Amino acid sequence: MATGRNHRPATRSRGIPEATVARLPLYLRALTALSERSVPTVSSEELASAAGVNSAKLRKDFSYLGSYGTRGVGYDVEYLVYQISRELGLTQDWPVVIVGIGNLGAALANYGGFASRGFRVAALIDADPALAGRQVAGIGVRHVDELESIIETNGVSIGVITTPGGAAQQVCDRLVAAGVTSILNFAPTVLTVPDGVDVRKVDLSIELQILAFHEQRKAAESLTQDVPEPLAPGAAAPAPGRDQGPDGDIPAVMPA
Amino acid sequence: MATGRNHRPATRSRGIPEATVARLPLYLRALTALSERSVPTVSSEELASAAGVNSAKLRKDFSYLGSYGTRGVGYDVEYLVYQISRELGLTQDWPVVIVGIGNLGAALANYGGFASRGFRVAALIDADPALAGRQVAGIGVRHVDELESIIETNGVSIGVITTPGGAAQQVCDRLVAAGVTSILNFAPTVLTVPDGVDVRKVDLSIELQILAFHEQRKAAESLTQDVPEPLAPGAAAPAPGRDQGPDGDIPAVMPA
DNA sequence: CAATCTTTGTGCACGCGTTCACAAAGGCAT
DNA sequence: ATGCCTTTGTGAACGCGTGCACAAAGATTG
Repeated sequence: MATGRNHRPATRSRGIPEATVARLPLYLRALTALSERSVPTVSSEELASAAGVNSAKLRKDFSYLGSYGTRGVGYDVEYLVYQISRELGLTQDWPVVIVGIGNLGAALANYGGFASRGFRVAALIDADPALAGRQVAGIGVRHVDELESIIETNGVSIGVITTPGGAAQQVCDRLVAAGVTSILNFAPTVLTVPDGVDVRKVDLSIELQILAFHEQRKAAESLTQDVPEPLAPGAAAPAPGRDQGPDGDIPAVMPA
Repeated sequence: MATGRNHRPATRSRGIPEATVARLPLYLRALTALSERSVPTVSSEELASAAGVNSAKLRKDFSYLGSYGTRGVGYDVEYLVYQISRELGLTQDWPVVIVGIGNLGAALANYGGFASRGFRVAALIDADPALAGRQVAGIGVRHVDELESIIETNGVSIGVITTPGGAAQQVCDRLVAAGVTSILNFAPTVLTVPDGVDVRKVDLSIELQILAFHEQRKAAESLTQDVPEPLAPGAAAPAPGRDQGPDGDIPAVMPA
C-alpha cells in the first residue's frame, strides 16, 4: 500500500484477467439471487460463499473492476449487479444463431437461460431442408443457405454450433466469413479460426472422461489405502497385480 | 472445477497435472481419427496441430505418462491410444445416470458421444411421474424415488444433473449419499459436495456471458483504434468521448 | 561403423492465478 | 472527536502451467 497513489478509478481497461472474467457470471448469478430477496448489501465473505469461491479471490476480482465496496460494510448488491452486467456487456442485446437443430440444438433453443441475460435467439439454422420452416421453441428453422443473410440482417456476432462434428468446421468458416466473431462450439471438433475470433468449446465427452480419470484414481487410491494387502483375495480381479497399480509401466500391448 | 480441497500434498508418484488430464481426451480424439485412417505413427508436431495445441506442450503432457515415443520417429498411434485410454480409465465400463429428463437431459440421452467411450447410460431419472416408464433414446425413464436403488444396483459412480437449478442441490445430495462420487452438473447452480466428490459444471449461460465480454471488448477496441494499448504514465489520456464504452467510469446508478 | 538427420524429452525461465496477511478506510458508539 | 470494530483492497509470496531451446536418443544412409 504505502499510499502515494491517489484515488484512481482503477484504470484497468485491459486489466481484467481471464480467470476473473470467467467468474463474473458466477458472481452475477449469486448477486441476482440476493437482489430478488431484496438484500441490500453483502460482504465478500457471504457472496464468496454463495458463489463457491474464496473471499480473497472475490475481493481481488472486484478490485479489477474498481473500488465498488464500502469498508466495514460490504458491497451494494444492486450497484454491483449493474457494474458486472455492464462489464460483461449484458446491458445490450446479443442476437445469436444456433446452427444444427438436432437434439442438442433444439434443447438449447428451448433453454430458458439463454434469453434471461440479453441473449436472443435470432434464428435456428439447419442443413436439413425438411426442418426448414418448422417451429422449434417457437422459432422458425431456416435453411443453412440463408446463413449469411440472416447474420447480416440481424447483426449477429455470436454463433452456437451444435452440428455433428463433421460439419462444424465448415459451418464455422461460413459464420466467420459472414461476420461472426464469437463461437460457442458443442461439436466434438477442434475449430480453426482466424485471429480476432473467440471460440469456446463445450464438450460433454471430454468432461466425462476427465471425471472418469479422477474416478479411477479414487478407486485405485482406496484400494491401496483401505486394504493393506494390494491383492484382494478372491473377488472379481481378472488381472490381479497387473496395471491396477498407479505405476503401471508395464507395456501390456506394445505393438511391433 | 469445483473440487473442494486439494487434499493431495505431494502427489508424487502419479502426479499428472490437471491441465494435462484435461487435454488427454483431446489427444485421444485426434489419435482415434488417425487410427481409423490406419496411420501408424505420428509426430508431436502433427498431433499437436490436429489437437490444436502447442507441440512442446503435447510432448510435456505425454512425458507425464511415460516415454511412449520414439525419437526420430514419433509416437505409435495404436499404442498411444491404448495408453491414454488406460490412463483416463476408459478401458472399463462407466455406468452413468442422467437425472432430469427435460430437453437437455433427453438430448444428452440421445447423444452418441456418450456411449462411444465406455460411458453407458444406466438409467434416466426424473421427478415427474408422468415421464416414468416412457422411453427416451431407447431407455426407460425411472422415477426419482428409485434413485438410490438404481445407483446401488448398477454400481453407478458418475451422475449427470440436468434438472432445473432449484432441484440440483437436492438431487446432488441424494446422488452423493447413494455413492456417486463424480458429478457433471448442467444446472445453473453452485453445488456443495463433501470432500472426495468431484464436480464439473457445464454452464451455457456462463459461456455466452464470457463471449459477450470479449465481444464487447472487441467492439470497443475497434472504435478507439487510435489508442493502442498502454495507458499514459503521467498525463491521463483525454477521456475518449465514449458514452457506452466499457470504461464508463461514470457511476450511473450509484445508490445512496 | 560412423556420420547425419529427425524428433523426443526436459531443464529453465517467465507469467498468470491464487492465497495469505495486514494496513487503510469507513461506520458507530461513547 | 476519539477509539473500537468490521470489512475492503492489495502487496507479496508461492505454485502451476506454458513455451523456448537444446541435448539425448534413435533411425537411416553411406
